[in-house]
Amino acid sequence: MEQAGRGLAGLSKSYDPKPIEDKWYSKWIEDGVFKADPNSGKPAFSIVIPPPNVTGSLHLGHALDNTLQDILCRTRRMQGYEVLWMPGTDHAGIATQNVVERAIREEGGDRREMGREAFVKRVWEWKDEYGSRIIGQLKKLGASCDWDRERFTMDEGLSRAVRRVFVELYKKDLIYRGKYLINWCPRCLTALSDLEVEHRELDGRLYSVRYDFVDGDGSVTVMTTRPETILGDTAIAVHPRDERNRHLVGRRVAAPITGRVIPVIEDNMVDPEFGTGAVKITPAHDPNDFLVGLRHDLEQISVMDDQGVMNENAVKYRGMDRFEARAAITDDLRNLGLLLDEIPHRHSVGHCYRCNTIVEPYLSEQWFVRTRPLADEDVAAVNSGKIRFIPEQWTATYHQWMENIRDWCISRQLWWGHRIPAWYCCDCGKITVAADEPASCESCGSKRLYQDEDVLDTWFSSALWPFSTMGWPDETPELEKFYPTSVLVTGFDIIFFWVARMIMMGLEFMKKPPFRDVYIHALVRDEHGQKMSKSKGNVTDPLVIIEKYGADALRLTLAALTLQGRDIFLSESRIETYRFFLNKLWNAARFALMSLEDAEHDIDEIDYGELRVHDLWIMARVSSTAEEMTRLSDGYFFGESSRLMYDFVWGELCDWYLELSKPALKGEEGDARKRATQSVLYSVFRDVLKLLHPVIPFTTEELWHVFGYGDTIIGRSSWPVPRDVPGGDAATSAMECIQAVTRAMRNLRAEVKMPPQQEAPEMRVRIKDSSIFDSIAKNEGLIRILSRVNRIEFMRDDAEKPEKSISYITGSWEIFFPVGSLLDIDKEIARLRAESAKLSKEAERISRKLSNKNFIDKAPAEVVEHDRAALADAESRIRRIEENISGLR
RNA sequence: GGUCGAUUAGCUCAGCGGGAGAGCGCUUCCUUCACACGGAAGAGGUCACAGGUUCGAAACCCGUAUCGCCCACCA
Repeated sequence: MEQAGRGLAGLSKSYDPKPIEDKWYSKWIEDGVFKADPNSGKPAFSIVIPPPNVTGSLHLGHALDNTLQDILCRTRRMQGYEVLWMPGTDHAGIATQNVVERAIREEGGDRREMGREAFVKRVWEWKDEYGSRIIGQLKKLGASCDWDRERFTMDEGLSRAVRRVFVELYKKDLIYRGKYLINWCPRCLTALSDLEVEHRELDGRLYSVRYDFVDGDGSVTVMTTRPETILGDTAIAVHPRDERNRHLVGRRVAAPITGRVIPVIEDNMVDPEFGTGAVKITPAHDPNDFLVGLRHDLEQISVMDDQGVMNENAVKYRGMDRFEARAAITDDLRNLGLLLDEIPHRHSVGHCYRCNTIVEPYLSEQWFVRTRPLADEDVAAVNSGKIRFIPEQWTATYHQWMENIRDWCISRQLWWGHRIPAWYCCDCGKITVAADEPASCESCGSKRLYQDEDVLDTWFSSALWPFSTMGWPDETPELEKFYPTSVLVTGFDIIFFWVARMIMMGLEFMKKPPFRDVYIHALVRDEHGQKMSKSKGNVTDPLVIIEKYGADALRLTLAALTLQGRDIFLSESRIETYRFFLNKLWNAARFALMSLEDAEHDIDEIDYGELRVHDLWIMARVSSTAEEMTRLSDGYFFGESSRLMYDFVWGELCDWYLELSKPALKGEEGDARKRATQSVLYSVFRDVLKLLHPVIPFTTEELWHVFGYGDTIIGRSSWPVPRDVPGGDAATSAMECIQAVTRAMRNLRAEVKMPPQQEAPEMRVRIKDSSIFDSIAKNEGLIRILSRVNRIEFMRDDAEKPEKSISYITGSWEIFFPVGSLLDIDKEIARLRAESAKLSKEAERISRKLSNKNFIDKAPAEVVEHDRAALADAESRIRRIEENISGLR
């Protein structure tokens, strides 16, 4: 596999990722490059992977997330850090239970018939299959995780951490159990936290219903969007300071349908401006009403069962689905003359984030985390700068949520997950909470105990991920070395679900925040900006892209499109753009390798005495590019750094340097020049490959070995540091001149439609500015190569300008392209006139500016100077163009 | 109802105080010995609208409009 020395080594004419990627990934694993040593003396850099769900396969969001993490890890390794990238997967309780249930149903089975034990066994089988599929996909992408450390949120170690945390929080009274109104999914048959409910606007109806006073004297009208909950009404409420309605307080009405006699009460929750100012109170089916019910000690009457079907409290509607019941009750109210009005009404309705069923506020016994005390610490950590969000704007989003946080319902009525470590006593009924199954009830000593049937919210275990994966609650070398982690890379969609809760748990149990930086990236959308989803059918499988374009092309595309705070619209044409870049790089390397094949000398020795302006220029440019890359990398500027390399390689290295180096490499300038140029080329490519390696590890690894830069892999080489290039600055200025002159010459050639391969016989350059005469004239050879001109004549300012030429004119120099009788004089005059007119407009604008006293007084001196120079340049150009025009006539 | 973001070339987006940039697409020319997945040269924009600050605004501030995201106990 190792290439001995340099050579084309069968480098294909176009870039083909297929033979490269698997080969190098295996080699990296074999060499143990990704292994993290907690006993290392190097500074630590650590990241925990946001564990993908074991529900299915990776999507482009994962590809982005992991590409960015990989770029950071690979860069830091080259910069001398001991890097731990902790990999693993999440059991994803409700999501995984749902997909496995569906699979079982498709086979004609049923979870309940199977029983809990058999079902859980089946989910583990699923986890083994899909978990390893996901890991395989991450490897295809090139992720440099320390795979020996792979963890799963339900493996033994992490389960132990979960139980420990539960017990400790319970002992601190930060976990409690109680009967509350929670969000219930009637399809998944489980409680959900507030976050797991997605609110969506729906078109509903707002019904006005009449409630008659039991004393027969009048009525009160209330509005509702959910007439079926009338069956659970236990009060009518008005605002205490509502003049219109306060006389009603204390009277009693008969609820429609049920005839239940209920009081009119007063409560601040009521908005006196809405409708009639009176509201029906259903404590068992509405979160607000629930709180009102607690304040007024109202009866809580559930009218539905756990599947959203009307129960025994629903009298004649019993057995109807909740929406069926709504229609039936509306009809009945209408027939009874109690339905006074009915208007269309758009309102927001909660849906289950996993199955999209409309959730039901439902009264049940659940476990909760008391979040307020934990949240206060979190906010303090972010405010004090211990945790930094990047981009910063997410700090505000985070705060807003933390400040309004409510208790977190953590119990789920599922089978797949961490069973709640709480046991109930058959004798005294008390609860024993313990990390391991208790032998007896801690209250009465009874041995007759049974464990809580419920499992924990999946996010409870992922909240512990940064330290549970490192061996907590044991004190391990990993925790010592790598906690807190350096940065968390994730999408904004799980800031609340995951990031906030990790901060809570990290601060509570480790006394340190779990990460220093939180880099929040955008969402990957399709080319039209649509969110990718299975139902829209616009999901792109990263593996399909990798198969077609290669992992490096996908990685580079994602990185280049990652600009802070913007969603990524991904399309194949964009991937092609970066795939073309890889081909360009590949061919540039091919060219370099061809040119190095006969290099016999010590190629690492650069003979500075033999270097020309373009050699010094490219070396200086590599150095400043390396410096810039370090800065961009430190600041998480993924898009900017990828584009910087793209522009440097294509726009400078390939477009200019490789072209300029050709004569020397062909030996046209002598052996010493050839050797020096070979050395420069060799040195430049080494740094370019290193700088690109974090983004395109496979391609750079392959080329690294073909170039023969060392026996070890590129990931073990060191990150380029800026180098002082003697004469580099002067060379850079000279090159700017050369580039400008060259562009002008090409322009003139195109003007007369001279084919690019046809060598122009002669160009004349009249240089007005004597300070640049040398840097241009001295480099005649370079300009000739780039412009494909046989002969260039340089003239001082006082020289006669040539006849019958078309011209390109700047303030400092003029280029004449003699075309003799071929010249269409009228056309050339028209062109120059247009040019002159454009310049006049420009000159007029600047001169207006310069005649503004305020501008001269207040603008910085260099700006004024810049404009003066610009005006002088424009005026000089106009003058020369006019001279030219009169000369042509 | 509240927050945040967006509005710049046909498309996707950079630029965030000193007279507008990239990629793709488009036009013209070119298979030259690294690359046609390429090269060279072009065309194309009152920087959403209306005010303000400033010597100077695409950029900063205040509105307006449109789009998008998130949050919310909208009966």
